[in-house]
Amino acid sequence: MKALQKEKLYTVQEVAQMYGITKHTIRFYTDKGLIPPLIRDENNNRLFNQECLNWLEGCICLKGCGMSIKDLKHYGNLCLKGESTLKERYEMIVKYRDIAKENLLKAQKMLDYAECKVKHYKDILNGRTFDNSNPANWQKSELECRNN
Amino acid sequence: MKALQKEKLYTVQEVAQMYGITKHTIRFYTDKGLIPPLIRDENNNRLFNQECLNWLEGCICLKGCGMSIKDLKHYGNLCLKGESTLKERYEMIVKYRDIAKENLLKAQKMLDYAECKVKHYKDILNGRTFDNSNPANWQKSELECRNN
DNA sequence: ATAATAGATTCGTGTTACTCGAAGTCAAGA
DNA sequence: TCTTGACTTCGAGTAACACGAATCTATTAT
Repeated sequence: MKALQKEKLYTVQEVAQMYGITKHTIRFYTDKGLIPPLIRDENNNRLFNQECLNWLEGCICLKGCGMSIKDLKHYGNLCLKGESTLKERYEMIVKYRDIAKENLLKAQKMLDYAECKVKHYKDILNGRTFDNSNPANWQKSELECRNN
Repeated sequence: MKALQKEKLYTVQEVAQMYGITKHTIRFYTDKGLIPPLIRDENNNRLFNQECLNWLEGCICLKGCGMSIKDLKHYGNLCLKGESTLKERYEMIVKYRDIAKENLLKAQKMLDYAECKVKHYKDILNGRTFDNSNPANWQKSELECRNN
């Protein structure tokens, strides 16, 4: 049976490496109550089983969509409450889906901007010259491609 | 001549509306020295001409790539110093272009995650049922699509 | 002419989400 | 036994704003 199989437990350090976040952040999240099924060993050390990792992964993703710690906590509480909170959870997720959509568009614009600048600097460094004695041109050479 | 044309000057309020940021943020940026050509009127009010708007727009974009206020300030100083700093500026921009690239990938992943969850909730709300008396299933129903 | 309103200013505190470091505890290896 | 290393708690620091009170000024209404 499942209960008889000892499932692997992960330390804070291991979890930090697995998800590319710091130990401090993990401590911070657990202290905020974002990982309800968190386990403590006899020396009070934090231990994560697969369920804990699932919660953490959910938190990381929703946070990546722009959700605050406070809302993550609220969402977690709703999950624990079960079926009766389905609608509210759905509405939260839809909201952050929309935010994630905007974030994606913005990220694309920012990348476009940065690539435009890189190209511009390459042009300059490859010999295309400006009248650098005129400060107006420094600014111009910095920003002329910003509207692309 | 250009010097004789009175160029339009914008107040903090106008600039805030134009760029969708708060007046507080604009004050914060100007106080940090991110807009070197900032103009003050006889009552000490902040006024932006086109050059100021260019600087601000540059700041907003680079910040969107992940650049900190400190680095924005440094980059601005390099711009003011002129040609001799081209290489360093280029390297900064390349660095943040790479970060912007990662940000875009991450934003896409987060959106995928959120859309998966939305779909999942729709399934549930449309009648697909789980054994909700078992808490393990609440968690499962929350997270089962996270790896897509 | 005075008064109220609207918008600007400075300055100082509050908030979020970490981030760091000190000080202490504990198990395991030389 | 002693040291190393990884864990703990707790408290303070940081970045990038966000907010509000107090004040000043220009314009409009009475």
